[in-house]
Amino acid sequence: MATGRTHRPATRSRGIPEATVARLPLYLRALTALSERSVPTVSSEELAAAAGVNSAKLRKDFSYLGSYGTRGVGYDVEYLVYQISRELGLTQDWPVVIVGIGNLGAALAGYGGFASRGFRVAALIDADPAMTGKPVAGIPVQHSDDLEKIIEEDGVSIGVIATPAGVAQQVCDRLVAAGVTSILNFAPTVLSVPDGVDVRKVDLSIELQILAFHEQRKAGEESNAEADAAAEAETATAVAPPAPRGATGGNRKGPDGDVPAVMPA
Amino acid sequence: MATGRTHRPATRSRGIPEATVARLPLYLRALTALSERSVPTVSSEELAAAAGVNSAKLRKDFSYLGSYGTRGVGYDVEYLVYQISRELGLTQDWPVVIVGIGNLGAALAGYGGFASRGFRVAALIDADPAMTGKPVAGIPVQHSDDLEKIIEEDGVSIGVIATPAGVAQQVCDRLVAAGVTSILNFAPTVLSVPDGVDVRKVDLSIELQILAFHEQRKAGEESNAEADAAAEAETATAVAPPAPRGATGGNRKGPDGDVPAVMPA
DNA sequence: ATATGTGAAGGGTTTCACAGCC
DNA sequence: GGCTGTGAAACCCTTCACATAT
Repeated sequence: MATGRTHRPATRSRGIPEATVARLPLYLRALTALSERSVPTVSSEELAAAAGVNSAKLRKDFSYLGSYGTRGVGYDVEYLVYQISRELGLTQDWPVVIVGIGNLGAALAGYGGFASRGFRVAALIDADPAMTGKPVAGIPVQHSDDLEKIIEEDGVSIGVIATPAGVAQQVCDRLVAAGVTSILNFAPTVLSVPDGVDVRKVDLSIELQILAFHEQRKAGEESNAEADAAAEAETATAVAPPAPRGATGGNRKGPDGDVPAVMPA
Repeated sequence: MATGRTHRPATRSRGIPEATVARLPLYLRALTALSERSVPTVSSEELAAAAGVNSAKLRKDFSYLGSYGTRGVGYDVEYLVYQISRELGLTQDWPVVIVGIGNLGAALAGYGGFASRGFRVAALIDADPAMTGKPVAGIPVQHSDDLEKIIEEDGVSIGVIATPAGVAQQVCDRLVAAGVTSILNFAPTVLSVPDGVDVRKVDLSIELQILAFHEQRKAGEESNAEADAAAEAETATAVAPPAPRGATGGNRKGPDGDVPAVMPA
């Protein structure tokens, strides 16, 4: 079936749990800030606060990398920066291509956080001939006809997809065929990739929807009848709840509230 | 300490696990696509494939919402769209402000996925007076002096921060003081918020770093000496590994490889 | 016959709490 | 005394497998 796989089996990662890997960049960012302020050492407590996690988790995480701290003292900032960078593979240079230079692609091209972490924007690629040659963030846009050539010549293994959803899968297929094995997908689509290719996705609308879920919950709990009534009123302008096909009208059990009063007969 | 909390205790969510909530938008997207193609029903198997998850997980997820399927048949597409929308709170309108109208803010302002999911861009806010009044994606940018007024007048409870990292915390503080209780943060910083405020973060550089980790692992496994040697060569130009303070040189135990050959004396 | 809904098993992650070391 | 490193417990999430319903 080859449906887009985002996380690998996790046993692979030389024993470092996936959850830990996902937090290493956070620690690295906090450590880099300390390093810039010439702070020599940190305790797990301080670093955890700076990274927004709790200290027990941080210590567990670091224990997977090795014993890099000193009991009674803490962690050496510079040393940890190096160790985490190495573990993440950031001590080498990663050329990256960005495909789809719309607003988002342009924002990504100009994002400072890349260069400072070993990522180098090797090329910007867009299908629009009018864009070809135009510099974006100082880098000239290349036409997508040349995608394969660019990937191969620069030895690119990481691709960023910032195209419309409709073309994301075909862009993905071409990237993979040309040798890309890691993809960061901003298009709101599920990408199918062969085994051995990693896909991570960022979906702006999904993040907002998760926030909305919790927001709704808050409004409901405040026993704040005013806010509640307002929310209900809005509902009237929205999607009408369709009845389930062949509903007999009896045995549909919602967890408690079931379908609200807005539901028509 | 009040460090930014991203996930709430999870027991709160009327019993719906956080992991399930995070997938509901995915299901919704797949269902919406089916709905547009006028597909009346789907099986858990089909829908799971379209959403990029496995069917057992999907059925478990749906079971938290209620019994919305029909055994032997599947799920009614329209009905599920409505139920999930309602659960996520998307049947009501959520005004959103975007603060920081650079490349990224502009991309977000023009992102189609918002409007179609019940999110309405109530205002674009930027601190640069030169931006004030300029329309971005058809919406005039307002000056940040008016932030509080805008939030209060429009009853905004969700804010998106797309500013530089340096000002993100103070923008966050002002948003929260003005009544915002959910924040989507694109700035690469940990935000501190009081209890009751949700923060979700999207960090582009973090996603790439996670990919780089796995990418590095792949290169190492292929017994591909060529790629390996190239990687090592690059390392020379990168961060020099500092020794730990007070290192006695004996008892630092890396999990296996320890510090590579590049490490100086 | 077919596909959902769900207890139970299995893995992974977080938290606790303290032994071990400086 | 202070802080790391880590077994053990608790928790959450995923997967299995089958009873249950149409």
